[in-house]
Parts: sequence; C-alpha cells; structure tokens
Amino acid sequence: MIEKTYTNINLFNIQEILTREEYIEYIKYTTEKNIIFLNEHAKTQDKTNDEIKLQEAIERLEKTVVSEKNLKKYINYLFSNKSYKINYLKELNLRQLEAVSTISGKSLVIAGAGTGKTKTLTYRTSFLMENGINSENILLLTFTKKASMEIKNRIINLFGNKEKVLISTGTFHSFCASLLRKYSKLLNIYQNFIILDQGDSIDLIDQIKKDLKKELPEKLPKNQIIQAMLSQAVNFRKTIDEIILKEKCCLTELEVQNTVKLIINKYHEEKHKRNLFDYDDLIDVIIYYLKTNSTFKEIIQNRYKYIMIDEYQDTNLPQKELLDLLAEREDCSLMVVGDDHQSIYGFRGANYKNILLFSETFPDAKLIKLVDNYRSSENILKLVNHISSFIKLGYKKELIAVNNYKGKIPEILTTQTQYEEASVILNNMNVLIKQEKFKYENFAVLTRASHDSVSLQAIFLSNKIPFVVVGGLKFTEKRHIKDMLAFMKFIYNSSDIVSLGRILLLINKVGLITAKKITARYLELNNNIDILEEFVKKYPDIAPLYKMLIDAYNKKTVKELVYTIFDYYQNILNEEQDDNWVKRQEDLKIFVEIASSYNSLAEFLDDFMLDSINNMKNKDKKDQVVTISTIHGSKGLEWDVVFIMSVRHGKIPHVLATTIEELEEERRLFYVALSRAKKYLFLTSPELSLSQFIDRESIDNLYQ
DNA sequence: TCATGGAGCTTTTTT
DNA sequence: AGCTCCATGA
Repeated sequence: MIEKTYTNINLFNIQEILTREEYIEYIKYTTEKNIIFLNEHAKTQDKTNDEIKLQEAIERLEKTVVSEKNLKKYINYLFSNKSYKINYLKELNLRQLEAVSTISGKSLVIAGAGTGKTKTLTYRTSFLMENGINSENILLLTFTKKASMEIKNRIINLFGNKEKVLISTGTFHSFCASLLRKYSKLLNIYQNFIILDQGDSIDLIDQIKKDLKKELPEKLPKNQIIQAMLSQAVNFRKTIDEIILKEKCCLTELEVQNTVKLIINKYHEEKHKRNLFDYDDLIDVIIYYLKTNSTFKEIIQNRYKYIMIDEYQDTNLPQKELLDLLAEREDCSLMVVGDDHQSIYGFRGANYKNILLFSETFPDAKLIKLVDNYRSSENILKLVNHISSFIKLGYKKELIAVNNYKGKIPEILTTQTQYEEASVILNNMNVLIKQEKFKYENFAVLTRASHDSVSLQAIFLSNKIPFVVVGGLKFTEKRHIKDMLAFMKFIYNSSDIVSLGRILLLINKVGLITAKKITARYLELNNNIDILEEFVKKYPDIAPLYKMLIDAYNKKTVKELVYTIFDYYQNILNEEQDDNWVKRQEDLKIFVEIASSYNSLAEFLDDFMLDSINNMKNKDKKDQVVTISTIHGSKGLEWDVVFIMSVRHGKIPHVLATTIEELEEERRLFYVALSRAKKYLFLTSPELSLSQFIDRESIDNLYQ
C-alpha cells in the first residue's frame, strides 16, 4: 500500500492526505529504502577507475602548492620592489596575494565558501592593470551578470576612473552573444538574430509538432521533455540516441523514438532558417567558428590574453571546450576560480570533473588554495566542515575561521506541521530583531524547491513582514512580459515566427489554425507584413495589429517603440477578465521603464534574455526586506541569519535524487546552504523526519 | 474553428 | 494550486 502511495503522492499536501500513522510509516519506508541504497553503493563505490583517475589528477595538482615559508619570502620581495596605488599587502592575506600576483601561465584557485573569491578576482584585475596590462586584453567570465557587474564596479572604484577600465565581463552566454553580434560580418551570420529562451524553444517545438500533425504517432513525449532532451544532448555532449536510452519511460516504441528524432532535427533546421539561437547555440556556434575560422580565432586569441573564470565548478562540457580554445595559446594567462564542493548544477550539464581534471588539460597548471573564511562564526564553520568531510571526491580543504567569533551553535528545530515550522522561523526572527538589532535584510530563508516557501510567504504576508522571493517564476517567464517581448523580438527580426505566432494568438477569434495559416502566407511572401491585410476581412481584429506594427517600424527610439506596443497590448489586456490585473500592470510598468532606458533594441533584447532582470526589478526594494530564496539562488550570497527550511528526508536530499552522483550533489547543495550564514544558523523541519544528512548524535558530539 | 469549463495530473534546481 | 488536456457548445 505504501509503495503505491509513494509514487502517486503529492508531496505538497502529503500530510493532509495521509493519517499521521500512515505518514510516519511512509517516511520510515522511504528513509530505509534510501539508506539501504546508500549502503549498497558505499560497498562498491571505493574503487571505480574513473575515481582513481580523478584522485590522481587532484593529488598531482596538490603537489604544486607552494609552501608558506617560500611564499612569504617571494611575496615580500615582490611587493617591496615596486609601489602600487593599492596597498595589496595590507588588504589581502598570503594566499590571496599569491593568486593576485600570479600573472602568467595557467592556474587554478580553489576558494572555499567565504574566502574572499570576489575580492581576489577584483584585486587581481587591478594588479594586472597596475602592471601595465591593457585592460582591453582582460576577460572576466562569471556565472551571473550581477556578479560581473559587481566586480567591474569595484575595480572602477579602486581606480577611480571609468574610462580606463575596458575589461570585458559577463557570463559565458552573454560573452558569446556579444561576439556573434560584433563579428557577424566576418562570420557571415545575420546580425539581427534572436535569442530563444526555454519557453520559446518549447513554443517552436509545439509549432513543429503541429506541422507534422498527420504523421505523428499517438503517444509522444511532451514538448518540455523534448526540449530538455535536445538541450541535454548538447550540454552533456551526447547523441540523441543516448539521451533517448536514458529516458526509457515513454520512449520504448521505435516509431516514437524516430518521431522525436525527426522533431529535434526539424527544430534545429527551423532555428537556422529563421536566425534564431537558443542558449546552447550561443556557445556552440562560437566553438564552431573558433575551430573553423582561423581569422576569427586569431582576432579573439590576440584580444583576450588574460582570462579569468569564476565558478569554474559549474561549467559544462561546451563551456570547457570554449575555454580550452580561448586559452589554447601558451602566452594566454588563465586563472580559473571555483570550489569543487559547491558544484550544484549537474542537472544542466555542469561537470565538476572540469575542475578536478584541470591539470589534465593544462599539465603545467598551478594550484592555489584559499581556506581562510571571513564569513561565518566558528560554530557555524564547525558544522560546515563536518558536512563537507563526507563529500567523497575533491580537493582537500578545511575552512578556517579567521574572524575570531565563536557565535551561537546552529539550531536544529523540528515541528509538527509546516505551519509551525513557519511560525518558528517568525518567532526566532522577532527575537533576534529585538536582541541583536538586526534588520529585515539581515535574514534569509532558504528552500530546496522554489514553491517550498509558499506557506511561509503566506505567514509573512499576514504578519506584515516584507520579503523578496528569489528564484521561482521569473519576471521574464511571466506571460504578459513574454507577450511584450514577442512584439519587440518580431519587430527586430522579421523572420522570428515563434514570436509572430505568439502575437497572433493574442487576437480575438484567432487560434492555432488561423495563426498557422497566416504564418505560412507570411513566409511565402518573404516575410512581408502586408499579408495581414489579406486576413482583415475575415478577422477584423487583425487590423489594429497591422496598424500598430507599421507604426512601430517607424519609431526611432526604443522608448517610442515600447510605448507603441504597450498601448496596443493594453487594449488586449483590458478585454480579458483577469484577477491579476493590478500585478500585471505593475510588471508592465517596470518592463516599459527598463526598456525605455536602452538606446538600442538589440542591446535590450540581449540583456533581457541573458541576465536575470529580476535583479533590476528588485533593485529599489532590496533594503529592509527578508530574502526568501532557493538554495541554488543563494550561491555566492551571505546573511547574518540563515534559516534552512524543510531539512527533512525527501527534500534535502530530494526524493528525485536517486543515483549516487545525484545524492552527492544534494550533499554539496546542503553544504552551500549552510555556508551562507554569518552569525546564526537554523535548520528547521516539519514532522519527525530529519534529513539523512543530519545525524543528531554526531552533531551533538561536535559541539561538546 | 474557437472559447469555455471541468477533470486530471504534476511539481528540483536555471544561463 | 496551477496548468494542460479534452469534450462540448457557439
């Protein structure tokens, strides 16, 4: 009976469906199953060839670490010889100085949580510049645009002169997009290409499916699954067949398999025809041109001679390939920074072997380790180190507390219900606000999945606690924002029929079939928008769209353009019965505001597709609010007080993590969560089932 | 052909 | 709770 419940149960309201006894039985059952699983693997685990190879590579690199004594001598010599604007010796610790002053060659910096990674990258950049290196030759790739902007601004601050700081920063994706725009002539690609996000890709797959309607077998995987498959194929560097093999559930029939392959082929074809790039293409296309166009390769390699990569543990195979090409030449200085223990994006292809096997790609590589932690109290670090000691593979590191602050012992609080869990958080917050004079922005609540915080949000609302939610449904993924974006994309690139389809469906009386007809005619006449006139008689509501588009083409500025579209879209929205009207208006206002501040449509679209515009949206609200975030979203951030919710079996580690690799990733994820806290750390869990990562007894021993 | 309403299903993490 | 799928009526 329990087995059956296990697969059908809705984890969200599990406690309402089952009686208390059943619930306890259920938890027992799954926990036991999981522990048996882990034990079985522990037996066979210690000796795979792969792991031996990894361990050897790690040890080889560990040997390159310079001894402290020699390093001190060298650093003193180096910095006493020349005077710098910035007092590096005073601002940085020994190992940070080592990283900063390593100018040439390939090096790997393993930087544990809270060890001043961003600071090191910032000072290294300024050190390079102080040593006469042209800032145009510096490339700094980070995981988010926010991180790169932060570093760039810090450098500008250090130098006090904006004009002189010409370093290139961004994410892998935004960097590639900018190269594609800049060198479109040389590479012979259409400059006005459009970037598809995941939703757009799914829409395109949907269109293709509809085109093939007659030939389709009955049971096809959903569009989302197909999208995930084709993206995984790229990011894991596997063939579609290999991916299909993994997805055995609904793909046993040969006919279905072949159709999926057909759809995926069509998808790539269609993208190519319409000048559309999805996220994966951006990187792959640059790799392709670096391999095939020697002029391009030379330009790029001559330009970016000093490359720094942040969060290297979260790069995937395509990104590694790209980096290997960029840094191929002997004279290219490469420094990658990361923490193998914080590799948490495996599900989208991040390969922590990239960082473990660094010495294989670059045999002369040098290793620098940062272990001095400036963030957390001693007691919190104790727990962090305890948890990380269970991580099986990786560079050895124990974080050392340097800020001389013992702090409170992390608290583990279990409650009967989810509601109590939320109120425990609330109570502790209130106490700390009184006792420690903390403000709301000093607090964060972290969850495994984005919707885990729903009940907490409700309680915060009713208690008038201000909060922001990071992660979850993103601004750019909201329907009305995507609609606005579709207009702008279509105006920018007239062959973007994904957007055209979306726009047409907004019109009254126009459904999928009519939209397809119009799109087909549109393509027949080589993207001529006048085709809309043909349909006006039958579908009178098309007339305003036609008029608006003609109008929009003549607009000179992004601001005028976005207002033209907004006026039109507003009329459509007003006709709908919509409960969320007020919220949507707010979002749209923000959208229009952001768009208006751009000078070029291309720049706006790129930024919008490649950055988390969420940050912009919350910019003015950041002070005085509690942060509610997924653990993934909390990476790189820190708070005085951190609550980690639902530290219970089935959540941390998540039920869907079944392989040993996945469970190890869950462990690393837990490590990331713990290490966000500076002064206070609370682990809360509803019901009796504490996470299997938390062994009460050994933790009690830890603090005796 | 489209809009509507009900039933059923499903929920990790994201550039 | 929200989304998609499906059947029904306009």
